[in-house]
Amino acid sequence: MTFRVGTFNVNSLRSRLPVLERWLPTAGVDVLCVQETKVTDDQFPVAEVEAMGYHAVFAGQKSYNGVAVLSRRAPDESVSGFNDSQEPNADSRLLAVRFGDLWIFNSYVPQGKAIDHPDYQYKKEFLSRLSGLVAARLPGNVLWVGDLNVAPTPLDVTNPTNKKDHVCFIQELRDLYALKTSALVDLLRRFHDGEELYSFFDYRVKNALERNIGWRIDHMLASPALAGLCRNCWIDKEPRGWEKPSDHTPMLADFDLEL
Amino acid sequence: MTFRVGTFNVNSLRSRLPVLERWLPTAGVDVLCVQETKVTDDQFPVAEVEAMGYHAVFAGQKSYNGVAVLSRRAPDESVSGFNDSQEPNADSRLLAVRFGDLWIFNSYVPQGKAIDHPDYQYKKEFLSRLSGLVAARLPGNVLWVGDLNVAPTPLDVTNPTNKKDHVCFIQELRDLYALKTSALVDLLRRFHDGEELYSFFDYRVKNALERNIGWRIDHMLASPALAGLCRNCWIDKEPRGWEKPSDHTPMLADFDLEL
DNA sequence: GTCCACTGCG
DNA sequence: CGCAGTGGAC
Repeated sequence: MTFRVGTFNVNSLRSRLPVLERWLPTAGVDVLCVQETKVTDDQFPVAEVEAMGYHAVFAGQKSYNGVAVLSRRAPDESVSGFNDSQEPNADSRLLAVRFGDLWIFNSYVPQGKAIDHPDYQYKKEFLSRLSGLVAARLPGNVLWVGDLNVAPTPLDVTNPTNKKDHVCFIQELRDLYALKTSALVDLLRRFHDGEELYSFFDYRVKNALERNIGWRIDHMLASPALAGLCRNCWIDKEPRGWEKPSDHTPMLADFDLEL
Repeated sequence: MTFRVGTFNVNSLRSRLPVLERWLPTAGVDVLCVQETKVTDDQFPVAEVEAMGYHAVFAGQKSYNGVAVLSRRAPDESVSGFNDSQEPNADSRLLAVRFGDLWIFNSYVPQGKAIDHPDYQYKKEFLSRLSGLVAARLPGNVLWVGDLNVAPTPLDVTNPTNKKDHVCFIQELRDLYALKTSALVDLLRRFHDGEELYSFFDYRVKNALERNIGWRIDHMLASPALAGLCRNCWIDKEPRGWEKPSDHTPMLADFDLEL
């Protein structure tokens, strides 16, 4: 038995229900971490998710952000936000769930807007603070997934030379990201070294999917022992080509785990 | 062989494509007169209409109004607007098409807003001017259809006593309508005398369809000889109950005609 | 290009 | 309630 985990920035859960209803029942996913649900908790489509056979844990807000974890069985424990008495608590950008002895951190890291914008400073603080939370669970089994809004290397974005000042690629951010994730394994790269694989294709780039013009900013990062149990990790580009797609597409990983 | 004509105020053709794609292929319609397409001619969904097996003639504008005629075969002739050198030409409210010796006038009569609003005067002028155009084709076969924005009698609206000052029911307008349509036969009433049948159900009235709270403001009016060839006329309430419906629902008529 | 929110309309 | 437009975000 393998345990399959996925991450998918849906860019509005309610707008993406048709895509999810087409994809999820065939994807064989045990736990799906969803970002940018853009829905308040009282409006979360619980019935629709249950109709697909999934339990939902969610932490949302109006218009922006919002995270959820859809899972075949309910998590044993879940924590929304940083929950460390510091402000802001980032409730709608972070949701940690536990299945047995595995902690999964589902995160939507701020994009940052521009390198001279306050949001970029917040992005760096968010990454540091979140990495601390993850590190606190080591050496246990930890999986940190989500839209991290960082392309870690030049291989992770099309035309990197144009992107030197981009808030998802600037050297300072990549250095910070490398430092803060150094204890973890980038699962996609464990199985697909050197390949131009992307999880985000801008709506505004004509035929971005077919031309493979995109960004690898969604990630699945595992603690070393857990990474050793990982049997495969891949990006499923299919849903990006369907009607009314998200601009992101799902990433998945299989683990030799009984939970 | 019968020749089936329909009229349907779609309240945005692009928004209503899913409804139309569900309804039209099973409706057996030869000619469908559509109102409130709300689409400019360059944005008209020609391919989608052709995929349903219909030819399209259209006269639209941005945001408001817009008429189209969808037909299994292209009309022999079509005229957009009043085309009588008077202003305004009402391009996007009127489209006349000819099939053989039958002229069909597809019209979207102004609603009028309020009895003290200039639009109400325009509505009366529009009705008069249009009836002149129709009369000019008599004694030939003429069919005047569309959203005429007139409930001709108290039977044609729910709670008529509350509607005495309504721009679609005020006595002055009903008198004008009766006068201007006196040479024509109201096909629905030819087959359904005395019945509370409506073609428009306000979105804002909760469960309007189930409670049958509505207006009969869409009409099919035929010249006497043509009315004699009419075998049936009915309102199809089904599409009003589907997902994302128009606030109007189609009306249909069958004729013993070979065109 | 596709989301969101908001306003104006019937 | 569900169209349309506008302006902001990414």
